[in-house]
Amino acid sequence: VPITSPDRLRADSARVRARMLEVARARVDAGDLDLPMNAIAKAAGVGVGTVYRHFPSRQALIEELAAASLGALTAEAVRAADDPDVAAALTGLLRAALHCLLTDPTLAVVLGAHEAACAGTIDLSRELLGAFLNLLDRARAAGVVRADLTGDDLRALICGLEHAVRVNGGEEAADRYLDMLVKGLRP
Amino acid sequence: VPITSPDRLRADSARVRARMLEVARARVDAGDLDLPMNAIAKAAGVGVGTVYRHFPSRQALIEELAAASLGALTAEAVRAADDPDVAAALTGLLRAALHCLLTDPTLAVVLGAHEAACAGTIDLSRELLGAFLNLLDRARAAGVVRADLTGDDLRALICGLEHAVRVNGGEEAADRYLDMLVKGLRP
DNA sequence: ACCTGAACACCGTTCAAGT
DNA sequence: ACCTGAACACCGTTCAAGT
Repeated sequence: VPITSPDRLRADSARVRARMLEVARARVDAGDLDLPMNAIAKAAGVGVGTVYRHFPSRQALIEELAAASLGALTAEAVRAADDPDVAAALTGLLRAALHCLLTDPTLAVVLGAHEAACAGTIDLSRELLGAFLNLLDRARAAGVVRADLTGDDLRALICGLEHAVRVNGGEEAADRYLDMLVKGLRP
Repeated sequence: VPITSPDRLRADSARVRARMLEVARARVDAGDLDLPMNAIAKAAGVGVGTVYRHFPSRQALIEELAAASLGALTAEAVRAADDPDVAAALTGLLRAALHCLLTDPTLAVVLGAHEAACAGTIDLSRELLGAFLNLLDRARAAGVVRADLTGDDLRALICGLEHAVRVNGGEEAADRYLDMLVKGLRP
């Protein structure tokens, strides 16, 4: 069963695909990350098989929903990697990442997952990690962070921080926790 | 439908209850935190209704499974609250908490949940929080931690740390992350 | 008082049949 | 090429009927 690349789709297929993503996004924004395939199908007015054709797994659907946030964060990371003020750039990037994660729960799923389902997600994740590594190298050289800190550490720690904020309840803790993380990263 | 207190049970009822907890624990230890009520019933050789009679919700079942870990951690916290060396006690307690969380996933669910289902969990949680607060007060007074740190912060942060270790993959990151957290807590 | 298990609603997933 | 939706397996939850 050949799945056409998302770029070249028949007009009606593209419309149906967009509608599925719309209803899925609406559910997520309403606070429901469950995304039952049957419910998506019914809400989008299509058969279940169509949902599966476009998104072979729920993980794939979630990654598609997270693509926008992931792209925005990646762009931010690339900017930060070129910022002359290393310390400020790192802090700012971590703050931006935390904000993205709290705003879009699907991004938390993608960043917290051990492997990706979509090719696009893999590409973006690689680019994001690359930008983080560039910044991290400079930060280590400048003595801003401990030497044993890896890119995967940053990914895990920021996911952990998001989880902490969520466990605490409100988002008012975010800035304080972020401050603690930044201090904890120091050599 | 009056649910008998767990202490006073008919012998056969107690046996059946123990068997359900056994099979549930086996699943968790095998890495499966799903715990479908029907599957538990079948594995324990009882009807589904019996599972529901003893554990009105999956959250209740999980809390019952976590009770041992939660009790052990609470005892540790009470000990730590009396330790004359405040800084060492706090670090040690955080290390112990992280270890418990990583060892028993059900504890992570309970500590990360916003409210409890069982009365016993509420009591134990209250006691745990109390011990944490005692230690925290002394730590603040000694200038060991920042003044704006609350007991709920500690709970959230340790849950976040566990999540970070899990996202990272292995447990080899636990000690390093713990070190970062402790440093981040300083004033 | 306690247990059983059929019953109903729902969700995941597949696949033959349609256009 | 794409879509449909019936079909099957499974899980959550309840409740009338049993002991």
